[in-house]
Amino acid sequence: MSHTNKKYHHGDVPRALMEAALTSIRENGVERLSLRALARDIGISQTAPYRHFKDKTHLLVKLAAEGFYELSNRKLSTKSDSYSENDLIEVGIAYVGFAKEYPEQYKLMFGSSIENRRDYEELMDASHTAFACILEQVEAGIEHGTLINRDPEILAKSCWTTVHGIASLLIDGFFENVDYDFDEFLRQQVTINVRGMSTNPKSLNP
Amino acid sequence: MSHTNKKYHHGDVPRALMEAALTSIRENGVERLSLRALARDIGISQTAPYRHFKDKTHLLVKLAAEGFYELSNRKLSTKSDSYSENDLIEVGIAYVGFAKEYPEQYKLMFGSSIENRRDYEELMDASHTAFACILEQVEAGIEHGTLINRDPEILAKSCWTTVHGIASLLIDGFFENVDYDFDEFLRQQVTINVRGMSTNPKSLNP
DNA sequence: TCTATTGTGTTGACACTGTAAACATTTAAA
DNA sequence: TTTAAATGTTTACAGTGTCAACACAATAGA
Repeated sequence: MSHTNKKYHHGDVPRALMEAALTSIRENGVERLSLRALARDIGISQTAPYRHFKDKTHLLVKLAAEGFYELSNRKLSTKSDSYSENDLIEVGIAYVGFAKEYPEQYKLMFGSSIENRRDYEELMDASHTAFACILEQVEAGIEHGTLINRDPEILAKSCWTTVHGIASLLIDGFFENVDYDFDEFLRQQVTINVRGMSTNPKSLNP
Repeated sequence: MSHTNKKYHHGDVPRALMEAALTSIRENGVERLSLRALARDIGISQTAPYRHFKDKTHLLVKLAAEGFYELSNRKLSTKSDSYSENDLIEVGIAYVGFAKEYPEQYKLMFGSSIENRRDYEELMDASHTAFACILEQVEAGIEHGTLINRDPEILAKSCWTTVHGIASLLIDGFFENVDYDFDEFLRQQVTINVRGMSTNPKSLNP
């Protein structure tokens, strides 16, 4: 053991790569991420990254997995002490909030820059963790009788597709130049979705 | 005018490029599309495409726009003669059907292989046309009093985010290895969404 | 302690990519 | 027919991911 926490020659190349990559992705998008440029930035040779990551995809997988955990934390942080019908709505809003704040990282997590995501176990684990946050909330809703008594998996996926749909279309520019406030729009959308799963939705005649 | 419908030297390079590109995309995805390979395939030099398309993106834009019109046609073809509550659900199912059949083309249309989509007027026109199919159906629903009397734009976007969310997650592999039938799942999801916008949704206690 | 093995780094090369510049030829317009 | 424009080609540049060969440092076993 040396007297510093620096290991090996450079320091901690994997960490340095991950951080540089995340910054680059958040600023310029996955499409523009270059392993060679990354290596240049942190001052190692262009093939050094291959000592730590099998290929570019394996680096992306690690970053995407971290993203899912970050997303999970953000959703969990909306949790209140006791059950409230609004919790599910807040989870949805938090979800889209993440996508809005880090659109390029969100694209990395869900887009197809990673091919065959099922081949990467850690990535699947991470995304399941994120999904579990929604699932929990839905199960609570069913238990309290406010959500219809269907397979929680189905209901949770309804929430997920809703927020993911909003997030994707937002990120890909389909909600630009519209004349309504996005945050209000978002709340309406999520509310419609929850209403669709409610046991006793209010009648809303004009 | 020559006696054949072949113009210029090669024939119709733009058409040939578009067709070859569409095939390539549907088979291997946008990510793997190579202008040079395309040129090789149709027997022209590697820079010939630049006489017809400013750059790779402009070719993608044309293809994406065509995709939106194809999607519109598919949705319109579900139209019945008289109004039915089910029409909206069928539109949604047709929408996802397109995405399921041509996942790679769908990714081209919605993903970020085209940067700054707002800069391409024909692309915006095309996607608005596709959106209009949903909008029409929603407006009919409001008029018949089955859908709540809100801004049709908002309700139509709710439908759109729902089906787009399902399509995206399906395409990106998040619905693989699940133990329910996808088509049934899809119908449930779309039904939940429509219920969320209905004036008088049935109470569904267990 | 000396040595062998592994981990970490480098340089150089290959096969691709998109696309710009310069030039040639075919077609259409004057 | 002469001129201009459209269409084509070759060559070249600057990137990319990644492999192979080689070099050194850190560690483990003797």
